[in-house]
Amino acid sequence: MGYDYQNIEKKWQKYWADHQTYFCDVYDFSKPKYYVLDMFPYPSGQGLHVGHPEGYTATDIVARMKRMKGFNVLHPMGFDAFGLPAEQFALKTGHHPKGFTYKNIDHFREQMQMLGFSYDWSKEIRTTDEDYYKWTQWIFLKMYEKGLAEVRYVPVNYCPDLGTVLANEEVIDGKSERGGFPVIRKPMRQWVLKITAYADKLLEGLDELDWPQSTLEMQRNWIGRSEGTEIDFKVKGTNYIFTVFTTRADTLFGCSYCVLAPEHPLVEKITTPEQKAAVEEYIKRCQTKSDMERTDLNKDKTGVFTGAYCINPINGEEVPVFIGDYVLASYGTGAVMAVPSHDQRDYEFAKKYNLPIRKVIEADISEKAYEGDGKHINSSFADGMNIAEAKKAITDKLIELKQGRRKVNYKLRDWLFSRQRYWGEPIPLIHMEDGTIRAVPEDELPLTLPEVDNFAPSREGESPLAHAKNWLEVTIDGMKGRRETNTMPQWAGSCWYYIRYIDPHNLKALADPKLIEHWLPVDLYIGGAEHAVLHLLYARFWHKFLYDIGVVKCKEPFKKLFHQGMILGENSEKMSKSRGNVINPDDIVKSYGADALRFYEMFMGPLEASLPWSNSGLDGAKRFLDRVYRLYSEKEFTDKWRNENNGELDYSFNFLIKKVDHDFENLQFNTALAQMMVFINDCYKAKEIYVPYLKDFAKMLSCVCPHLGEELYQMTGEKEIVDYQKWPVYDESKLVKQTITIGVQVNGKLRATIEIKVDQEENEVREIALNNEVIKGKLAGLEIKKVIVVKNKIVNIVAK
RNA sequence: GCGGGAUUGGUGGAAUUGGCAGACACGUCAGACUUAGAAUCUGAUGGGCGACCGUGCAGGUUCAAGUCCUGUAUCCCGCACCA
Repeated sequence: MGYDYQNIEKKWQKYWADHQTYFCDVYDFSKPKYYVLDMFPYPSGQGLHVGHPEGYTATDIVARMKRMKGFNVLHPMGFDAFGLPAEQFALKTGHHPKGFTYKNIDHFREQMQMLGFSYDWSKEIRTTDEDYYKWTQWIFLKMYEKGLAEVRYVPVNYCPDLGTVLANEEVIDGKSERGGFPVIRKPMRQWVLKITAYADKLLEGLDELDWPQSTLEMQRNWIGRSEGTEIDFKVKGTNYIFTVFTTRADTLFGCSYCVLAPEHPLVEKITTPEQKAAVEEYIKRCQTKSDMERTDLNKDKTGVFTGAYCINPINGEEVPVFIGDYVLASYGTGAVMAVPSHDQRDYEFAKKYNLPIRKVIEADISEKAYEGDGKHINSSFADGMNIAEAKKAITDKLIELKQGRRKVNYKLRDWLFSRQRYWGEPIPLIHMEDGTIRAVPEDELPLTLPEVDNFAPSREGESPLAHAKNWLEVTIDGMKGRRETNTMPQWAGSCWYYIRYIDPHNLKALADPKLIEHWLPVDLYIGGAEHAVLHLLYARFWHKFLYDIGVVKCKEPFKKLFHQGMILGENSEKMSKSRGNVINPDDIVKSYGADALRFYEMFMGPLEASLPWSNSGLDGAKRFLDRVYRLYSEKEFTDKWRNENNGELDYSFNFLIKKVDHDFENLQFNTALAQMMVFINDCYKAKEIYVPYLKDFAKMLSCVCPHLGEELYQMTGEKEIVDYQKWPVYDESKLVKQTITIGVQVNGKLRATIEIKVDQEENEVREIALNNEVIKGKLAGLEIKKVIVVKNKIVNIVAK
């Protein structure tokens, strides 16, 4: 018979709710603060899956421990509630996405409460609430004021038949994933946020963060800073000039042609009449390719000659100008100088179109381009230099000629911030009749979503908001205007939610500035690695902007970040309905209890690892909790309880505290829990059990299994709840052993173990080892060369 | 191609610092209790009959290597014509 988890869990959940046990008084500055945050979920119709509680339990353990350690802990939860599924539901059923979303939120909240997380629910936020997105709009307007938001015509994947813009993932072979309609790349009017203005700050900020290496690297690569040279090429016989960006200015003497991106504005101006037809045809072909196809590395490099020539500024040589889609319009200047001898891409292109290949570094280029360092040749004043020297010399020369300059480029692109969707934050701007744009005045925020009866985008790729005629048209100071109909992308709300949690009901500001200064940054942030770039980069960007306008006082929002792994199905594959390997947390809670689920998920393995679910592993977790419960309830054991300590559990108990404290702080829950099992096993074997040890064990266990923890604590005779009790501290003196067992090796192989006193003299240890019968036997007939004694660790005898 | 990470029993995983590889669980086997089963408890459990052999593979450093170095294979994740 297992313990009655159903009643115990229900009882304590009710108690916590009735007593607001986890309410955080954010104005209480008397205690040190600790802000521990989960990435809030999108409330999907399916409810929680077993992956959610993994990260949530981890933060809950830390939150509960920190409370016992005397911190004022802010541990909030909310919902990232704008999003596509609700909109698709609306399209399908004609019902408003709001009702669907809030019903899902209620379900999610119930499930989380059923799992016993110590969230302060009075701080709950939903990004779809008007008093929340009022401030999302407010931040957007501040960015607009500072010139960080602007309208641009940018190429997007547009599907005319569906009337909407598609993400790259939604385009397959130039056709829409759904319906198979053709997709074209078309420049469309879109709002962008100039995240590139923050590229350097975003890069530098990474150095001070306690984040996973891989995530830091991903962000660095995403920002993709590279230093190089811009070089101006005049187009022969015209006044046109185009600029290329290169990181290899040293190879300029080897330039045998130039390539412009098909979208480069100069293309139509410099193309000769003879080549016009070929160029136009090529451009048309490129338009029907998606970004994915264009960037497919295995694809042949293609291009077409424009008929024009340009002049290499370093030596006056005339070289042909091509267009080719291996040059990206969106990076650098959208134009490159081609040095086939020392760049593999140019090499392939040159071979294909029979262009000259001239080497400027001494190397073999008969098979492929040489991209390494070496001595420069055929390079006039740069002959004999290495890459670094030639780069400097040639760049300096270009600067002197006023035909070049040093330049830093980034892969990071500005953030396409508008969506043609209904279920998002309206962008609070008005397009006036005279062509100007006006911001919705601050006191009119929030600009709420209008009611519409049609959630479909219009055929011109305009948002469904365009259907709301009354909302759309406004008159300001006698002038007519039309509201912006695009909405913000789903990422918007999650860019600053961690600030709102601090003061979620504030009507006058994002949050009280005093509180912002006290509570930020977030001390610990846990969530999936899938957000390593997007959310975590966007949020850092907004935070840095808010820092610049004085709203926040720290430069980075999330001090320590951790990604929990994924829970796979029992067959080690990703859980999915189609694979039939989905585990539903509701079922588990019903038949094992929330505490067993929490314990099991923490015991499975390292938090960051992706591990397969195991039903028998879950059985093991439940069995352990039953075993603990028996120790606190069955007469067989309670008869052994004592209020005087006979010392037999001293070592086990103090070691447990040390281990649990260290491992909890470092998010190594699996090993902490293993040690709890060792302690309980020791208790089972003990003749007497010292009651204060049982109280402290309940405190530690309550972090992982809060319901059972409360129950056990009460069973030791305590009247108060466990949540704010003092965290146990270990007694170092109890960890010092009198004697220890160490290994004795002969020639590096373990042959025996010996008992010694702690810190026993080296000579004595050596004698004990050499006099050991087994060792004597092993040493028979050998000459001892050397005896290595490592204090309290090992003895190694080298013999021949 | 570039970047990050992984590889340890039948399984999930342990191993602060280079110092007794396999903690803790799961599974399996045996025993106890039971009419029986379930549950529970106790014990055994890397491989090999053994000498010995064992942390993906091949080398190296060291008295000593899962741990450090060099090379290499496989897998996972991210980015990917970034000039």
